[in-house]
Amino acid sequence: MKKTNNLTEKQFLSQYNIHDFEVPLTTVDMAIFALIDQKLHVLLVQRNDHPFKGEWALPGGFIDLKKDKTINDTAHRKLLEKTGIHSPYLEQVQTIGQAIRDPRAWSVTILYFALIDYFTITSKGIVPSTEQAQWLSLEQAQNLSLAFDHQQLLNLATNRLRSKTRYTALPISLMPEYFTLTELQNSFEIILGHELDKKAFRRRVLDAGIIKPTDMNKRSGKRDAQLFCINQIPLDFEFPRAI
Amino acid sequence: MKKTNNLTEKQFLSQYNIHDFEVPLTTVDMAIFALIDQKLHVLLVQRNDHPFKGEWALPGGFIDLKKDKTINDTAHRKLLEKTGIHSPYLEQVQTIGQAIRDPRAWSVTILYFALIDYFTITSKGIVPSTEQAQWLSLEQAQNLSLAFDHQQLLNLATNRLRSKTRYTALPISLMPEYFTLTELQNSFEIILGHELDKKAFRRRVLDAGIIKPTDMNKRSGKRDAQLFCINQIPLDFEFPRAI
DNA sequence: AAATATAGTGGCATTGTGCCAATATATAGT
DNA sequence: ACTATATATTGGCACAATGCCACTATATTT
Repeated sequence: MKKTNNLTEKQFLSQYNIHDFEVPLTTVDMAIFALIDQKLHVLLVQRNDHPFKGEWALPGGFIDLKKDKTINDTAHRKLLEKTGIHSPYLEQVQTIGQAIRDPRAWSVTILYFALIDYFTITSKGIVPSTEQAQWLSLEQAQNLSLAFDHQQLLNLATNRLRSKTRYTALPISLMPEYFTLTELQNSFEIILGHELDKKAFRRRVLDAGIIKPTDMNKRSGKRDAQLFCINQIPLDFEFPRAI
Repeated sequence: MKKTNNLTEKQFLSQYNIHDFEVPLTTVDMAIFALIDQKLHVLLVQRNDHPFKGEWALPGGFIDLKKDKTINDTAHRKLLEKTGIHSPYLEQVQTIGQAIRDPRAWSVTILYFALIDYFTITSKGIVPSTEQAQWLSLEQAQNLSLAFDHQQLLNLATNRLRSKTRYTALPISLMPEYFTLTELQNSFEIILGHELDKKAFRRRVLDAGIIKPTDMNKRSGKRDAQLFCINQIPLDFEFPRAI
């Protein structure tokens, strides 16, 4: 290692080489959720390369130091590649760094989760890129043996989603443009894993003013239901109490 | 870049060189908080080396790939070096990664915050390591020009602390072993920046069962106050409502 | 027209917090 | 010893958001 004392900052930077130090691998991984057939699904890919070649994994990869200005750019880029979605709900969950999580080297991964409406991407006819991408139900995914520590990452993302569903309006990001209150309640119930009271749920979301009624109805079998749409939700919106 | 197809995983790993790819610098930074003289303080260091030599910064540094098994180890190691504390409250806040945040290279930092009781470390006579470390009031720190984007990091950590103080028992980690309810309430008030109702506060913390009374009193001027101590707080404890 | 399934509402109980005043107990001064 | 005072601690009701459950409304099906 070189002596770094008594240099100007300019001199220091000109002779600085990041390969003088051992650095960890740094990646971004994503848990992309959608609701399909009344079940929570997550997008997984089959790895094209070693390590864990052929095994299922969360989509992700290295930061592209040329293309990406920030790690959020990396996450958005990955999501765009896999789903064609530009502006999903995207949130950083946690960063995991361990000596042994990747057989190649000491490795750090920044975990994100995203929520999207499945039908906006099916209507676009998304082409999976090089890797084979597939939607699996959360149940299926949790019974697979995933690459690296992705099983743990998936659990972290799922827990964050469940936890925030109790005091935020997160599941709205899984809904199409127009939806009924019953459909919205269903989404909450699927994520939480238990039923909610209809009256209490409606009061909660309507009083909060996060959705607004439209003059359209949805006819589906029995009585028509009013359609609602999103009505400006501040990013940091929280209900005063959890359910 | 080498061809990686048609290799066994063993072959792949034997020829894998992480320097084949450009990777970002990865660091861990810490906002270490304590209460001193009825004010929230944060521990800052004066940088010994370029870049930003001589400027104030959050303590932190590179992951030591030899010593550290996980990034939590890195955070604990940094904290131990600066304060001598082994088991503080420690929480990962967020990871910031940007092309331009460090003049040396594309850089990622994993931000943690820690809460400690100031008097347990003063009683140990901690020796700051190589760098000059100093406790500054949050107000002082926020009026300084900090190295890198550490001003932003400090704000992120402070916001997390304030936010979680509204619905968790976090400030208990800033208290000594025994404390009065008034002292505990003071800590909450200092962090939140406004006063709380005495009755409501006591009901809240006592009903939650997170602290327990002792048979000791504290005499300080006027009427004695009962001393309390921590009573097993689950890591994920949350009050049912925020204040 | 009646049965049925789903949409939507009424109304009270429960819980946790806000608010403010009353009571209790130590010290300090006379 | 007695009183003033400051701080600790408690009482009690109002208020807001949710839980609970039964009731009404409206479409389709028979």
